Amino acid sequence: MQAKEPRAQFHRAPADERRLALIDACAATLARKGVHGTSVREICATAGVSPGLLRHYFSGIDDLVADTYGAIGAQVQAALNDAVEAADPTPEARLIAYLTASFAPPIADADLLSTWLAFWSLTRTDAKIARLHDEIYAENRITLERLLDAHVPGSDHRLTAIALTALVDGLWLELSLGNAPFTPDEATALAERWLAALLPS
Amino acid sequence: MQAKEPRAQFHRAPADERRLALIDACAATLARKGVHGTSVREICATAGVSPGLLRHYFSGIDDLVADTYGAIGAQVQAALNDAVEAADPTPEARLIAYLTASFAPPIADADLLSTWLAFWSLTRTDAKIARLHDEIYAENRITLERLLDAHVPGSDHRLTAIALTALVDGLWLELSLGNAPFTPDEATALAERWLAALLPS
DNA sequence: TTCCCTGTTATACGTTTGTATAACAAGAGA
DNA sequence: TCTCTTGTTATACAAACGTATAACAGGGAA
Repeated sequence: MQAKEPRAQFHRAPADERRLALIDACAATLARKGVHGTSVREICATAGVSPGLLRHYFSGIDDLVADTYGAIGAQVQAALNDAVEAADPTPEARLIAYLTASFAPPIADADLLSTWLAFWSLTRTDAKIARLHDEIYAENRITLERLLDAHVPGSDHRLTAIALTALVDGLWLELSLGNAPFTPDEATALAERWLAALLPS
Repeated sequence: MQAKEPRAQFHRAPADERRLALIDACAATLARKGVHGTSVREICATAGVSPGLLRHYFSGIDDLVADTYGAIGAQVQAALNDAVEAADPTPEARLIAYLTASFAPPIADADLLSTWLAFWSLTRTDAKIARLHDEIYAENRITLERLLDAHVPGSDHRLTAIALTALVDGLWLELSLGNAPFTPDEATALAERWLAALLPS
């Protein structure tokens, strides 16, 4: 004689809030469980919500993942900009702050890398993700070129920006993957040293 | 009146050959379909083999993926070593060959990156994969330090090797992801220029 | 040619996947 | 206090998942 379970209580949330909660839950699940372990049910359980609700706000799980990429990308951009604004107002200090922000929280973070890897891996199969990737990296490169130009005006910084981005990305990757054979401080020192070596005095 | 389907013909292969075929199929599936689209059935279909056979050679799909990482890692190491041996026998030429091999096939390759991303993303959840990663990167770093020491003997090249590895990895990543804002030749020129700038003349 | 080992296929099982649907109830507006 | 909208839950479904099992047949050994 099974007693009928009462229907779970729930809270009606504003649309924006619920969407954000699902996006956060998606990022957290991607980070902790990887692409393989990220399912509708897992995400909704993390968000404390029933599985069916995902499709009330997103057209499907792929749509949610793409929106999550957009949100996380914007957060990273914001964190980089914050680091620049918090630095001394000299062009050089702002430039170095931008480059080395990737070696400290919230950007140097195992969870962030895990979600980022998921997005990279979807670039091949998901056109929306691929477009977002191009947008995010283009904006990043333009910002860096602008900071370089403020420090050393007049010359073409395209290749320098590309190389610095690659260096920072590579160091960030190893640092966030864990067991890196160097410290965040050493990464910062490397970025500063390479910057000095590559710019006209 | 359904006629009974005859059992499919098959070929008995040597154990090593079958294992290798499954590993190749796993890498190809990881590359084309991503972690999400890589299943036992998909891998075995790619290998032209029935799904049950996977468990005859591997304890499960996770085991196969780990072995695939090992095999692909060894292939990359071999390709890098080939590039070094094919270069002029001067220390500088060998060093540059090692650094720039990542910007040309078979290393600069969208499929290889896709599989590599899958391995990176499994580092968090799979201890065997994490150990393989550490081994592969340690060997890579040691090789690079050795080449640096042959070119400029006597000094400590640890941080230089770390930075060059990061630069090359970052450039390789963007190049292989597609839509990179630079060419393989530009990447090569960057590596050469940075190397010159950072070593004592 | 025959035998026999075992690599291989075919099938089945329970679980988990993404999505569709209908019933319920939270909470704003009257 | 009541009504009504709709955000939310619960349930159901087919398909795909990883794995277990038994029957089949390739092909070397005798």
